[in-house]
Amino acid sequence: MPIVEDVDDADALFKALADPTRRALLDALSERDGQTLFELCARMTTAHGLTSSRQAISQHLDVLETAGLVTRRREGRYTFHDLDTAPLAPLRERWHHPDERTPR
Amino acid sequence: MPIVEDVDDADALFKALADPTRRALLDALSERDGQTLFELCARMTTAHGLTSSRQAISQHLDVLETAGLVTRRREGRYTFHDLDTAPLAPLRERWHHPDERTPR
DNA sequence: ACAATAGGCAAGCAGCCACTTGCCTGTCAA
DNA sequence: TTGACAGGCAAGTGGCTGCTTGCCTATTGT
Repeated sequence: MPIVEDVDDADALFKALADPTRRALLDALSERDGQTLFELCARMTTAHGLTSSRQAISQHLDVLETAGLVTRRREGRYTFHDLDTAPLAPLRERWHHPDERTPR
Repeated sequence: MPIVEDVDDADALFKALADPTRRALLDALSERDGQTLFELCARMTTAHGLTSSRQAISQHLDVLETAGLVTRRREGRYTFHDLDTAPLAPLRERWHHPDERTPR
């Protein structure tokens, strides 16, 4: 049986990447880690031209956290968000070269 | 001005990758180009354990073609499908930290 | 203490998406 | 020519998903 994909993780990962707002959040966090929810909200409206409510952003961050792309750390009344690109590693390997058929 | 993303292409690309059946189709085509619709249908049921109808597969191939990941060439009564991984190139560069964090 | 700040939780709703259903077109072999 | 094969087109439907709405908890400053 060929390894199709690590279904649970991969599905959550790709679904997380399917939304433009979530990709913009990853962009914002790749520029600077440790941003709070309100910081990200402000950045979405200014730098990315998106008008998303706080709750919407929060739910998007939930999805990103489930996919393992974002980690949260609570300090006092602030929740800081950090980017974790580790889950993207297998994605870069997949479907690599069309002229390099994997012999098996 | 930072390039946020090539919205049209990127959105179609990520949405195309969001479905497990479509990812399985890319897997199947990465093993061998030039498969027909019926070949891919058979391969989905056997190798990937998916029970998708011919029309469902065809619609998935439409999405993949729109995203530029699959090209079609008609010969007689057969339509052959080829994989094109070129649209995936910018994906591999994105969210790629030069300074790598968290070896975790 | 009290108000403001930062964020969480959950229900409801509208649009989208994957899939089905039904029928049609074009190609090839006998 | 006729039937089987390979595929296309389009409308309808159920479930998922992104977003809103409303209310709640916790922390901090004065």
